[in-house]
Amino acid sequence: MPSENRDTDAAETIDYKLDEQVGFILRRATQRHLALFADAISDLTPTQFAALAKLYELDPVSQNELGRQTSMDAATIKGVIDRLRNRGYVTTEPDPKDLRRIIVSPTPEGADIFNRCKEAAHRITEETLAPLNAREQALFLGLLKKLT
Amino acid sequence: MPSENRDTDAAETIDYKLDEQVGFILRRATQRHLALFADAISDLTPTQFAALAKLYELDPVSQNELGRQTSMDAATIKGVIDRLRNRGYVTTEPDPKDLRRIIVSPTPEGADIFNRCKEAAHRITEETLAPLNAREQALFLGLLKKLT
DNA sequence: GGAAATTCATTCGTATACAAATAAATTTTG
DNA sequence: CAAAATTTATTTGTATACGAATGAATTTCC
Repeated sequence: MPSENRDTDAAETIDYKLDEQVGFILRRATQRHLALFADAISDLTPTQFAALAKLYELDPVSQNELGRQTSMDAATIKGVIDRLRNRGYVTTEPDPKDLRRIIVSPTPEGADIFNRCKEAAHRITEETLAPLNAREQALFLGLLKKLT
Repeated sequence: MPSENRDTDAAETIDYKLDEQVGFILRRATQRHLALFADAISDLTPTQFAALAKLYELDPVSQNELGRQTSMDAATIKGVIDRLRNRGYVTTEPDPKDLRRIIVSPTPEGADIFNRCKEAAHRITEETLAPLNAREQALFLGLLKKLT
């Protein structure tokens, strides 16, 4: 069958529907979540809140380690910590045991804002998942975790 | 029962596990996908590829409309189109019917690179979803779409 | 012990991403 | 028709995000 492909340029025949690609849909779902976050919490960005949240789980912790635990590379976590420090939510001090390291600690102001945003953060999670019922939410989170 | 809550600060008693929050897991899944993309396609960013892909679905289209169809705001799509134009993958011209608009069109070079990357892009989608079996992939995509 | 490798933090450059303000052009409306 | 509202694109400013290069400190290894 010589006519199984009428087009001489094979590449042209490959279809690509952007709206069906997981990467594109992931980006859109993330955008919706970030919009819900910004609507509910204006004092902190999602990234700053994540850093604060992890800081309370790990305190004390070095800057790079906090970055690893929040999936931010060294350059990114540096900027996040700089901004949190400029606003008085964390302090930094050199680690006397390892002079390469910087120890990050929350301030009372950081504790305040984190605790005041915590409930809203849980509501944001609920709103993000609201289009799914309870069974679907559990299913979705399970599958999503497998993709990390 | 005065001791139903031993802690005087209610906010402190609310637990927040970052690793269980859908926003955080979404970010990590997106990071993994972007890393797979960068490993497979070095000539275009995911966003640039998405703009090119949508451009072929919509051609001709205005810059802002292309942005809407790819979920990029006006400022973002402008930068993406600027970079694609600087590299010779698209051209822009004013719309004679509406002088506010800029019509974006692919060049032959844009068609070349898009077609050359298309197969790799499909493989990236497969790799991203590889931790799930076929049934889970369909399930996941269905649920994810509901969250956009 | 000392060279080599690694880790930590910083800096630079590039690329999204979005809010807000603006100017120009078009559409809507009274 | 003309004022008001909307749309398009641009610009500015802020905030991730990451690759790559760097220097200082520490650990590994022979």
